[in-house]
This record gives sequence, C-alpha cells and structure tokens, in this order.
Amino acid sequence: MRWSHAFIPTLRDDPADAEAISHKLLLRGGFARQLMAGVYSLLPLGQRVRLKIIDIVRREMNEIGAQEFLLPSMHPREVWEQSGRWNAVGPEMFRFQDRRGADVALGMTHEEIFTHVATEMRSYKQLPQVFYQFQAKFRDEARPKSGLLRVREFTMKDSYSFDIDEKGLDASFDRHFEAYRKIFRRIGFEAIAVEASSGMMGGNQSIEFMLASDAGEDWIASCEGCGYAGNVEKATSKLPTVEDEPGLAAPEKFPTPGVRTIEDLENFEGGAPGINQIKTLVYRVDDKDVLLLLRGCDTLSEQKLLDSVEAEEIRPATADEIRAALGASPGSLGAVGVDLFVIADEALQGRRNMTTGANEDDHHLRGVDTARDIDVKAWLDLREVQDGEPCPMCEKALAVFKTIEVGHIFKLGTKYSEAMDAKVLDENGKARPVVMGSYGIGIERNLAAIVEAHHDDSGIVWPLNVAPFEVVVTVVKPKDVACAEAGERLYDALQQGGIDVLIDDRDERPGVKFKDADLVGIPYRLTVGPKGLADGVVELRTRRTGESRDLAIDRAAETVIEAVLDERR
RNA sequence: CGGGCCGUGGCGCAGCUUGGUAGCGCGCUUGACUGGGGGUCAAGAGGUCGCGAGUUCGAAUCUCGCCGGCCCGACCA
Repeated sequence: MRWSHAFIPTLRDDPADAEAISHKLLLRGGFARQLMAGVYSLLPLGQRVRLKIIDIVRREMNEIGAQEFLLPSMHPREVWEQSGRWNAVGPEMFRFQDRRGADVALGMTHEEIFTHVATEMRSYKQLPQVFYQFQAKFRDEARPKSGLLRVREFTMKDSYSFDIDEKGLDASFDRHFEAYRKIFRRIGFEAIAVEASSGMMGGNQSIEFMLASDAGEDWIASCEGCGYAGNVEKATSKLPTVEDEPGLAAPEKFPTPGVRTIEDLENFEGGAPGINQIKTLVYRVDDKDVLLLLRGCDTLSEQKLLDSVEAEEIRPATADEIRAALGASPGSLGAVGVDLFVIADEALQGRRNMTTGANEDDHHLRGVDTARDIDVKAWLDLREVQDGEPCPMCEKALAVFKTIEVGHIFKLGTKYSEAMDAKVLDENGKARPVVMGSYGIGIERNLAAIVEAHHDDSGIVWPLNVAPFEVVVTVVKPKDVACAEAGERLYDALQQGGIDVLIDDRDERPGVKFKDADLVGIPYRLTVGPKGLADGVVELRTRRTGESRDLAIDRAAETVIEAVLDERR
C-alpha cells in the first residue's frame, strides 16, 4: 500500500469528546470514526487490525476442532420466546417489526439460534460439537462509552459447545480456556482469568478474561501469591475473625439524635466503629421486602445477592416502602425483633455486642448479638471484597483493580437445549438434552484493549501480530530520484518477502511522516534518505523501543524480512 | 433512566454576558523557497453557527421546544 493513496486521515489534535486513550488514538490515527453513540465505522487501518485479530482467533478456534458458521443478525421472536429470553432481556435488545407486523430482534448473542441449528443432531455419537462464528452483535446499551470499548454494534467471535454430559462440557470448556489464553497472548497481552457471575446467561460457572486497565469498568480482586482471581461480583476473601466483648444480656436502646449514616454513628458519643455496626438495607426481591444485613464497614454486592436468591428482579426499597415495612426512616433501621425475611452477610456470623438501628427515628440499639437477637433466615456472602483483604486461598493480600473484560466463557448446562428441545439419543437409546457451553470474544473491544495496553506519548505501539502494517518504508525525500528508487526497491522486496508493508511516498516533510508513522503505530520503520544512501545504508527503527540501527542497503530487505518472520507468532 | 457539560468549515477553539461584517490555529488547494522529528512566505477554497418555532427592523447571540454527543451514576445476556 502507498501512503500517498491510502485513506489514513490522521488528526493532530485529540477529538474533544474522546476520553479513553484508545478512543483518542484510534480516532487520531485514522482507524475509526463515530457514526452515532456507540456505533463506529472502521477505516482501512482499523479493518486491517480487526482482520488480523479475527485471523488469530479463527486459527485458535480451528485448532480445538471448532467449525465456523455464519448465523443471521435478524432473529424471529419465536426462538427467543422458546428460551424465555424474549421477555427476560429487556430494552437492551433491539426489536422491530417487519412489514407483516412480525416481531424481529437483532441478535445480541446466538445461544438460541445455534441451539436451533443443533436440534438436528440425533446421536451422542455426533458429539462433542463446537460451533462458532464471527458475527455482528447488537446491544442497545444504556450508556455506550470509551470509544470502541463499549458499543452498541460490534463483532463477536461466539462459540458454542455441545456435549452429551457434564464431563464432556468440562473438557470443551477447558479447551476453550486454553485457546483463549493463547489468543490473548498472541494478540498482545496477558489476560487474567477470573471467576465471574453468569448473570442472565444462566448456567453454573463462568470465567472472564480481564485486562488490567483504568479504561475498564469491571473491578476484580486478584492474588499475586496463589493466582486466585475473581470479579468483585463473585470474589471472596478470608476475613480475620473478630473477637467481640461479651456485651449486654439484652439489646439496649439509646437515643442518637440526628444520626443517619454509618459514619455519623461512628463519630457519635456512645456509637461504634463500622465494623461493630450492623448495616440494615431493605430490598424488594420480586415484590417481597427483604432485610439485608452487613457490617457497617462493608458494601453490598447486588450481583451476589441476585446470584444467590434466584430472583427475577431486585431493587432497593423506596423510603416510603421502608417506612411502611419498618416504621422508621433509613438511618435508623435494624433487624432485631423484625418479622421480615432476613438475609445476613457471613461476616456477621457469631458477632456480639453490635450496634444497629432501633426502627425508631433517632434511636439505635447496642449490645446486639446476631445469633441471639436476630432471626436470620439465610447467611450468604453479600459483601464486596476490598483491596488488601486476605486471599481466600492463601491469605496473602488481595489487590482490587479495574479491568476490561476481553473474553467470557460460560458453562450453560441444559438451559437452552431443554427449552428448545435439542436432544440426542445416548448409548442406551434414551433422549438427553445436550449439555452446552458458550464462549465469547468481542473483536473491536479487544482491538481497543490492545491500544490501551500498548501506546506511548507518540501514539499506538501495535504488537507485530495485529499491526495494520508490519513495516513502513519512509522515503525522506521522494523528489530525489535515487531516494525514491531505493525506497521502491525495498518496498518491492519486502512485498515479495510476504511482509505487510506500507511505503510512505507522500511529498511531506520528514517530520510529518515520522510523526504519522509513530501515531499509527507501525512496528518497524525503514527510513530511506539521501544522507543514509550516501553511505549505502538505510535506517531501521523499532517503534516499541525507539532504537534504530543502520542496515546496508543491499542487505536491508533480507534482514527486515527475517526479523519480522521471526517475531510473528 | 437520573445528574452535569457541550453542539460554530475536516480537527481544536473564540465570538454569545451587552442582538447588527461569522473569526483564529491546525489541516486542505496553488506557487515559491525548503527538506532526517508536525518548516517559511504568498495567494486561495471551504461554514444551513445541531434542527424547528418565537421575540425583533435585524438572531450564532435572547425565549421555548426538539434532536444529537460526551462525562458521572443506575444498568450491562
């Protein structure tokens, strides 16, 4: 490709409405342009990177025996009704009606459609099967953000495994796990595998692959000691046991005028530190009032609650609902002597001499013993893990930090196969629903994630495997015939050698070309200029390190081809 | 969906308070000089000031409505 005829609209200034680094650099480098909120056009450079990522993913999927499909974007309502998700999903699914008035959805994921296809399987002898595709996914996100990191239309590699039993699923899942590890390594980063919540996908186990980045929006807890890692929606820690004072024979009510928050009560004369308080939250769980108890110093993880109560919908109760249920306002709530369903966090187990609200405005109780004074119906892990808490496995300190979710794999079980009647006969001639897994990688999100992980002040620094071009031949002075010809010869030789090479033959000042090459992030730059040619050399510069060295002109192509081929993985 | 900010040539911005000629930098075109890290000079092209109503002799500027974008939060199979 010739730069003089390529569509690479680079920008000098950061676009005003870009915040994330990858967003700024992908716009400035001419990789992508926004069409509307959460919808982007990929320009030629962006598409080149996208195709390279796809190629890597495809090869690893084929490697584990997966077969490539292409399923439609438009899905009839009926299929989603079968799985129960037509109603379960909500406004995140784009829906419309065709000319006959039939409901149609734009696919946000393809469990239903692949399962529909899989109903043609008849025998356990056909299993296992792994199907996959690269397909546009449409999700009407409430808030698209950060450029390509969170969008409403994107390409996903989604694959689905079909096995006769759980053991088979485990094997398919493990193969995907390993394939994903290889994929992320090849595209240029170490993803951290974490335990995750399955959310609305259903199923009983899921693992997310996370890239540490401030541009991300998922917090994970990770242990350097033993490698334990979990999304904070799932992660646990091993809290030290608290030895409480024996306390009182019975709870004692005391006045706390004006105290509304945990912090107020900590600072109140006669109050208690957060760790010795019981925080009482009222939630509506499928239209039922439930009391949730946590230590004053802890934060509720709604996802943990949702995952463990198997409810359709949970939400905090409104102030009015709370008053109706408990007769007091938030800030003075407690569970002592209350008849509602009470769920307590495990960290409260065995605690005594605690302080909590008295269900009377401006009054609290002290000397509360969770076992003696509160009728706890269920002890659950409800709290969000905090930075520095001991790892549940090895007790070293956990680090909690922000990440980008670059892949997610699920064990689905038989949720979809049962709902959609995807069954095969087992060796005894008995019909059994196939056991499924599903596995996803968002291609453009990974593209942006690579930029988040690989950039510097001058621009993007693409890892060679995903770079839009591997080498740029920068002709310093195109009007100088010798210079231009030398550049062309190198360009030809590199092309012959199978290298993705771009020749910068624009009549621009050298500085402009250097800046553009850096911004766009091409791993190697061969600079051909009059100065070097006078000495019979060209300069090879490595984008990542900024190092450069002179190569004899007649050996240059060969050297570069060798280096590039060597670096490809 | 709640809160905040913002829509003026391709990009970044000023002008709006106090209504009256649309302006600056970059980029773009042509020419000259230049040529190893975003050059200099000269001459140009390019704008329904997000859209629609209203007020006014006159609206980028004031009023109302709508649309769009970004950020924070809620949400996120």
